[in-house]
Amino acid sequence: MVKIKLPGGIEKSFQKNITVRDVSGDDVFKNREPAIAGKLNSRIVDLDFPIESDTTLDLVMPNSNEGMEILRHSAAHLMAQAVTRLYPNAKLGIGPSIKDGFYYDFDLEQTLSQEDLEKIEEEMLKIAEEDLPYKRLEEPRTVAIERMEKANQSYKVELIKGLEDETVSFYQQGDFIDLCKGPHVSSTKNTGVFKLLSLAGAYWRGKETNPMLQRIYGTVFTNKKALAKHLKVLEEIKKRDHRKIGTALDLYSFHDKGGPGLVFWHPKGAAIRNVIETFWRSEHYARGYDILYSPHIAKIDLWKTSGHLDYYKDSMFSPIEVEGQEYILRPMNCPFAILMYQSSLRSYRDLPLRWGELGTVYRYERSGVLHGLLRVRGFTQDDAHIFCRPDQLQDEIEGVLDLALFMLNCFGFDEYEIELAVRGKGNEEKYIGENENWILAEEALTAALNKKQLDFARMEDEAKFYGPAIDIKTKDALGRGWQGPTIQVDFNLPERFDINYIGSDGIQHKVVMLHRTVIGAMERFLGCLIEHHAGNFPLWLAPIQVRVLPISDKFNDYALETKNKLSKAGIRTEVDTKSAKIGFKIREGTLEKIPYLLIVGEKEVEDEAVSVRSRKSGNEGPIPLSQFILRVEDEVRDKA
RNA sequence: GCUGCUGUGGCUCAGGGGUAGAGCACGUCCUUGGUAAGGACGAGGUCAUGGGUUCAAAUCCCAUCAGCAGCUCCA
Repeated sequence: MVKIKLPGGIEKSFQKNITVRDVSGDDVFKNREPAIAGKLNSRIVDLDFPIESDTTLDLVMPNSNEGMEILRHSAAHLMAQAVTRLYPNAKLGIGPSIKDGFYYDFDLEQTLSQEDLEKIEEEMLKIAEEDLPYKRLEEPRTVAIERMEKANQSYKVELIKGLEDETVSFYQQGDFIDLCKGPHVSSTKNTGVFKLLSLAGAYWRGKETNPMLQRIYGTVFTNKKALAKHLKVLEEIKKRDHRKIGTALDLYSFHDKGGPGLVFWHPKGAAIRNVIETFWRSEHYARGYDILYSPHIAKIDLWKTSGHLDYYKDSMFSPIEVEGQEYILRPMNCPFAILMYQSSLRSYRDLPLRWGELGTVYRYERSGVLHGLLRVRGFTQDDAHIFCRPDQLQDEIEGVLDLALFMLNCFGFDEYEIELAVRGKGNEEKYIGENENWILAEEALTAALNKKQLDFARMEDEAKFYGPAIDIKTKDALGRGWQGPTIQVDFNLPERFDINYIGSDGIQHKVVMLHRTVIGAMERFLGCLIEHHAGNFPLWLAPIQVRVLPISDKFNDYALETKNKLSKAGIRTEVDTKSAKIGFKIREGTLEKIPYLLIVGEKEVEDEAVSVRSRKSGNEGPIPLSQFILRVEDEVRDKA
């Protein structure tokens, strides 16, 4: 007999080697739906797992995180089985469960196409109907290697050889067997509702030098409704794609004749950017920053001193030769701020210096990584460098955190996660700078976060080689994470450039340098904003805030008058004098996602009014123009 | 950079060895219409670029460039 502790503190005795499945039939679980697996002393096992000794048991339910992971992994096996049936020569790579789905990598002679996915999916359905049990078997390493060699599964052989355990486990369903830790669902029939989504190349074990396998991505859920919901989210993501919306709203463009990854900002995109930049500047001035401008290129020696040429060369544009001198297009702004710092002697009384710059930088990104506005080759960072004394570090970090969170909030991001990237224990030599400095910096970063009562995750060994950092990851309307503000302490550049201040003791001390960005890069941030708001920019950012639509051209004059009054109040306004019906003008304005459409006709002229149609709530009826102006001004001020 | 797919008027896309099509947008005219598409006519393309095959290439082949999906990368 074995004693098993069940949920609710109930302990019961069962026959030895009773399976999890059998225990799950016990009265204790009678109100639960069928489990997908069991959890013995927090180790997840198959339903068929025989219980040999006293233990604690809970069930893993299909819709739990753990349950979904099992389901996804089982679906990956199911797919691999289907592929193996259709392409008997397929060599298997790996097939894990991932967020929202699974994939499996195959080495195939023929290249798969989208149509092949449908065939594979059909085969999967067939196998599911065959109701084949997933059976676990264990065998010694050597036998396992032999088995896989015989099956000509060279990748699996490689995997097993990399394992340290003397026994390895396989899972078999019908004619298909695969190396696997498990656990799995009990049968192919229980592999949920799945859909194969996409194809892609993927290097074996993620190494560029390894052969490229064909990866199939799929997703699976316990029921049709959940799958449909997920597919809808994917569709929504596609609809929100900033590349699509950016073109539709005429915000920016790329050009073959311009060059890949180089953004051309159209008037409307530029208008948004301009609002952001103006806001950025005033907010920085208000918080004791000064603002700099510096050139986009500089002599190569500067980049030698900064170390960029050594550490960052692969991401830089090739040098430009002028009058026998090599110049580098800047990939970062920091050396320029340092040159300016060095332009005079600095006293401890001068510090901190908070120097911000909307600095345009150029980076050579490999062609395959470019992606709309999110990954480009020329972009403008909302950069700032803070030069301070060690005793000022914590205050400065708090100030940046304040600013960063304030700005995120203004742009409609209220969810975020904070990470503190620090040195890893045991490999301190990877990092530059004095040990005591690292400790000081880490303490300052931690203290600032604590003082602001911000939750954060400590990320060991995630620091840059030159200093620890705080990274803030924002979440957008669809729950997707974006790289947000970062605050980095830098021990490297002050050393390399030997930048100092004169202390109260009359001797030189090394200055402490902080790099920070709040919104990152204008390009990426705008891409993110587009997707976050699905192109419905909040009023204060909208490139056109109001469009006046005369009912017929008899009212064009009144419409123009209205526009002038709005413009005078600083509201970005247009008039639509096209000779079209009002319905048509409204449709156009709506598609352009303009926050306010003002319809003006006979009634409005008489009453000095405008008929308001807002993006949020549609037709709101007429109000006096003066009142409307107040309303818009309020809303802009509130950044609503 | 790697693998695969794609490249046709400003946009979205159809077609496909015998010298180009639709819708939207654009222009002109008619229409002056009250909350998501009024009508007529018209202009606009060396079918990404360069080679090749062919009597004939936008169509087939190769290369290049660019885009897309991933992989890798992002000190």
